[in-house]
Amino acid sequence: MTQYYSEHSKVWVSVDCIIFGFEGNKLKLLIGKRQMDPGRGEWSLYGGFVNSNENLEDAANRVLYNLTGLRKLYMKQVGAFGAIDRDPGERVISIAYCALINVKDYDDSLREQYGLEWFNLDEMPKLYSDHNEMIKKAIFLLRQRIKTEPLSFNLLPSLFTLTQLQRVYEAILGQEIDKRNFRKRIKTFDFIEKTDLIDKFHSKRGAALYRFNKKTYNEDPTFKL
Amino acid sequence: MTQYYSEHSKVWVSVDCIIFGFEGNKLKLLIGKRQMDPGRGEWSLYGGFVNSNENLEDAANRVLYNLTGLRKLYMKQVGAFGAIDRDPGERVISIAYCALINVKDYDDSLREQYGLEWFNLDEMPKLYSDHNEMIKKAIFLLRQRIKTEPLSFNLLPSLFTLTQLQRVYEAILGQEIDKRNFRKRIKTFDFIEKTDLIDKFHSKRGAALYRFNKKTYNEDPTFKL
DNA sequence: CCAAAAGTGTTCCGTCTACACCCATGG
DNA sequence: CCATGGGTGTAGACGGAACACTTTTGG
Repeated sequence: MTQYYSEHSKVWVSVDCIIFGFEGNKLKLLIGKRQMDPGRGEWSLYGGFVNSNENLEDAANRVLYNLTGLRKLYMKQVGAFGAIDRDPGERVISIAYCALINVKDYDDSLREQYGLEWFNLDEMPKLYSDHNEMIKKAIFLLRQRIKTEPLSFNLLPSLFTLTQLQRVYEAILGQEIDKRNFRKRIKTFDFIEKTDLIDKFHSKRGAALYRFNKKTYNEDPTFKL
Repeated sequence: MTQYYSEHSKVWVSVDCIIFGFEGNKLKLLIGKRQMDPGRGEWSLYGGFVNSNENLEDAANRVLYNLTGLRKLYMKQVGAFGAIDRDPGERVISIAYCALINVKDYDDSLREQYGLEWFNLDEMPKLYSDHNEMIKKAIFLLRQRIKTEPLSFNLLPSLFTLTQLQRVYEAILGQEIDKRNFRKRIKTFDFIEKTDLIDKFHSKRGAALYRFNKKTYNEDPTFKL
């Protein structure tokens, strides 16, 4: 039961986006150097203030769209971060959101325009404010969810090989997976469909391309890695 | 990379507390009727605004302390709720926190003073604003965490019987558990210690009382229900 | 012809599940 | 003496983990 508004002070609220990508068998994050004070020049997540006429998710989607040109990305709230002095300038509470994107869908000129870089997760520098904490929590949640939700497909092209899929799981979980056991498991899911197409780019022999059938998945949305 | 503060508008930020208790083999929530506008008279979680000089957790702890007189409760953030019109009066973003308390530790006169009631989880009325959503997410998270963290002890007295413990799990997971299998599992945890004490209150024969040894748990903090 | 990745089954072991009866006591 | 909850063990099913070789082809 909230008390009356007027007795209390308002604060700024922002969103910060933790953008995961997958390339070269590594999980990567998109970060950039802050181009404004406070914290100018420090590595940082990309964010923005929440406007008075937008929902939190809308604000996060706006920031993501500006940055990537992509809509309908997978996006999930990570949590609210509100230590008093987390922003050295003013009191700002930030809601962190995590997004998964397919690096290939992402226009690299936009990346350069915003001065962003892909960093391997295990080579992350010290970031501005509490952004490292946000990432830590995002990874924790991602590792949980990847086991019960078909998320990996968001990090891959719509057609992918089973080896690529396996590498995504390995990168997120941080451990190697047995190839035969993995494929055996995948075969039990109807919504991961083999196509007639062959990828001849990543191997000499060629590998079958698969696709994630969202409709089939929604008919029976059970998934257990 | 956040933009300059001044271009953007501030909003009110509140915390709302989802307080779980356990009694009569049921999981319960503490809610009350709003005593102020907007929403006067509607059932509601208890909350409060975040002051400019406190962290989010501090605000939640303050609200919890005022309400229960208890400190050092188990408390975890559930998430930020920020739909534009979630508060009918003004734009208020709320961070939901979930707490677990032992009903017996709770001074019932405080409950009456604040006009609060314990409601069974499965008999929850329609609550003010998005509070039902908050509860839904809190339960989802609780069900996840209860499997990997020793949380149930927060809902029980420091001395408890194995049957009580089992009932907590059953109430949270919403399914019956086999007594023998449950006890077999519990015996594998060193940090759940049998005492010499006997509870003669809940049964004629008497049941051994156990205690959760936090120190032992911290030495080897692995737990899997 | 060789390096590099794709593809494919079986066995073993440990864990989870199902299941029923005796015990102690207060009323 | 009986109703109530406390306490205990085993066998079978199932799922997860370990493990190695053949195929294809581009260079």
